[in-house]
Amino acid sequence: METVTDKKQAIFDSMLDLVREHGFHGTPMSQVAKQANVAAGTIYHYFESKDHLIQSLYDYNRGTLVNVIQVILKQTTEASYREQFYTLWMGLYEFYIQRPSVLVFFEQYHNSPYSTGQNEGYLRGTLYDFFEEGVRQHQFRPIRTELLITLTISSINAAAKLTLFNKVAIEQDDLNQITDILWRGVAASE
Amino acid sequence: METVTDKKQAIFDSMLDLVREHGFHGTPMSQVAKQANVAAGTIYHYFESKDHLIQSLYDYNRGTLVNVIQVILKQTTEASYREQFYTLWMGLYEFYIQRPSVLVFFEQYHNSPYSTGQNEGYLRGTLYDFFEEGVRQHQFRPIRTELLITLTISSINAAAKLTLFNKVAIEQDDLNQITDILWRGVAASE
Amino acid sequence: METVTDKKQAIFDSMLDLVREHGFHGTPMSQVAKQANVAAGTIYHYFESKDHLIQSLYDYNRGTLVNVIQVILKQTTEASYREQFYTLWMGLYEFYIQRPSVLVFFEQYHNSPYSTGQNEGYLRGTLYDFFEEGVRQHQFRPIRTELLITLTISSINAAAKLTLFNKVAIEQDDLNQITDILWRGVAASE
Amino acid sequence: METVTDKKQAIFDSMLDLVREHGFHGTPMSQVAKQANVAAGTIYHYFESKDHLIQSLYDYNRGTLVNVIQVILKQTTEASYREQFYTLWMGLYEFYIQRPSVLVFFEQYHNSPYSTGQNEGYLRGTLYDFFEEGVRQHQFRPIRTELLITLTISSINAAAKLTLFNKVAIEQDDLNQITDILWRGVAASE
DNA sequence: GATGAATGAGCTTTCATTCAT
DNA sequence: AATGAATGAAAGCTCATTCAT
Repeated sequence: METVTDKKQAIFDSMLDLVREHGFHGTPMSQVAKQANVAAGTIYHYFESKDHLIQSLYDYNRGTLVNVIQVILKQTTEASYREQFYTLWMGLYEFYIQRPSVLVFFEQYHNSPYSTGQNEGYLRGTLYDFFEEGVRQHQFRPIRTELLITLTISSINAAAKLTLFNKVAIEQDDLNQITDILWRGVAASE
Repeated sequence: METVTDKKQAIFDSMLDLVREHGFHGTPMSQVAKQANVAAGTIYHYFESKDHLIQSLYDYNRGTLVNVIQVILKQTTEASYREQFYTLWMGLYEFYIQRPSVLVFFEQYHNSPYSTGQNEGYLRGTLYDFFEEGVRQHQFRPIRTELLITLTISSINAAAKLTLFNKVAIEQDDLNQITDILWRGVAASE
Repeated sequence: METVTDKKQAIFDSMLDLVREHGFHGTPMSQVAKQANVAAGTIYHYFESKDHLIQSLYDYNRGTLVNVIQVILKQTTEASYREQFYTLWMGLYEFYIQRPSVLVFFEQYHNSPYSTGQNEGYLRGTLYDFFEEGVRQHQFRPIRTELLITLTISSINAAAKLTLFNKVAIEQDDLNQITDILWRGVAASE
Repeated sequence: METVTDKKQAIFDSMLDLVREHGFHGTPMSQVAKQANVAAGTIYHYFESKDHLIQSLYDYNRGTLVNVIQVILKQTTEASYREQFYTLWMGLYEFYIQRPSVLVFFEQYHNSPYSTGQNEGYLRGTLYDFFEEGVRQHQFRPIRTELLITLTISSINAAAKLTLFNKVAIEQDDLNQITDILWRGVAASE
């Protein structure tokens, strides 16, 4: 079982890495195999097809991300909404900064025919309660929950991409500015 | 020359349409040719390769979008910054709503190895002056121009995708809420 | 159109020849292409898939065979039933002797999962009237038409295989013996 | 040894069953193993290769069939040649009707490159004496023994296939008609 | 003996691109 | 300029076979 997990992980890692550089279709299974140090056929013991591998890899990483969110929300139950929002935003941002391949993979997946029209909705389930409750408690202005989620997620992704892939150097101050902008925009005025 | 332009346009239209449904790599040149009512070989009179076709199509549509921005900015020179910002946001949003294929194409392009690390920066040149001038005039809070641009663009794209591809029904009220959030976030408090 | 027909024919010939020697699954498309002097991809301009190629090849040769039968029946309308039966049997036998590859191909096809349970029935339509009319005219004993057809066809195939593939040398006398056996068996006694 | 025999038999059964439905090449060893409830590697303890397995399976079933023939011939030594011929024909027909998988397997084997040009000859040794003796005793007309065997075997196979795989309903009467036809054809006239 | 994960050669098929017409 | 048949490299995938356990 150790071995199985190891191979599967190696295949995941290889795929993620290669997709980052060459995209889904620029990444042949033969290369995935080579970089994972397994035979081409071996991949098909663990995944039905290339599509299934991509889908599995997506599910796996989305799971990790969802987990990060839940941990953050649990750890900050006592904090103010301002604090929770800020920690959440920065936590997700950090998640991507640590895992540029995952960010690229997600973006590519969400904008490909693989993704069945869910897009940013992939985190909706996890974030819905947080924002809805915040609105009910008059911490956030009365804005549709979907919009709050979408704006939050898209700003995180955009900031992470800016940091990772553009020549623009992003400092902690810049991140604070962004969260500040969002908070001013969504917070209920006292 | 008329004919040339017509064929080129037909190829553009065909490619754009097919990419929307099947993605770059799910769209063979033979299909592009068929839907454009030209022979496969004809495409290669107008474009060096598939990659060049994609690049040309991208440049073409980015040009259109840049043009839209410039027109809006010119038409609203007299208006308040609040008004200009709102009109700009809504204009770009409308641009995508009218052209879902372009939105899909852009997103796919920006998140593929075709795009050489520019991402949302593709509109930077056009929007830079507007935001920078706004900051100088104390209409916007002193925020880095890059961040203002990124937040604006990413919110527009996210809203358009939400409208077009998710089951969520977006009303004018929702759009107003979004621009309102952003404006509150970035506007200099009086 | 000449060219098209030529290529298609070359592919047919190549496939037929190779199947004779190596069977359906011992015949890779790459070899079919090589022996037909075309590129591998070219085959797929003419046939959707290997399966479709095999099906087309079958239909084509069955058509030829059906044609042979119809010509024989037409040419012998004036002859006695004994004569017709003899000429038919010998004509089909000759057909296979001249085309061993077709015989092998047919037998392989009929006994493979390609064939949808029709087997010898592939000539039923063409021979039905002949035998049925013969029974009605009391030339044949009152035997079910299906049985007459099946016995006739299977004896022809068996004789042809014996001639072509076994060490046994088959002379014209032997063939006369076989048709004689069958005729005695099925002819109405006077 | 019990166990070995059991596994070998399970592999035989599995192969026979799967070949019936999917043919030699549509039957991967992994499936044979699964349906036989053994590991893939286990098959290779009992058989050198897939080809050897097929060959063994063929030999095994041919042995069974030869045995059936010998039993019938022994049990009918006292009966008339008419009776013996009829019992033999019907016995073999029944053999296949009870074992459709064996019929399919035989037909596929005989018409594949596995079979080294023996075809219907696989029963020649067993039937040769019966027919030769019959000719010498003037029970059969003076026909080459090979032809008698071939006609007999091919008619049995054709009838069995007609019964098993075509929509035609075959009754005992039809079988009697077939044997009657053959007997009339081959029997020495009194 | 038995297992089944792992292998990798070899298959079918696709598709960007070319070029004779 | 325009065609589209032809190309062939390269892709995804299968499966007979092996071998460490």
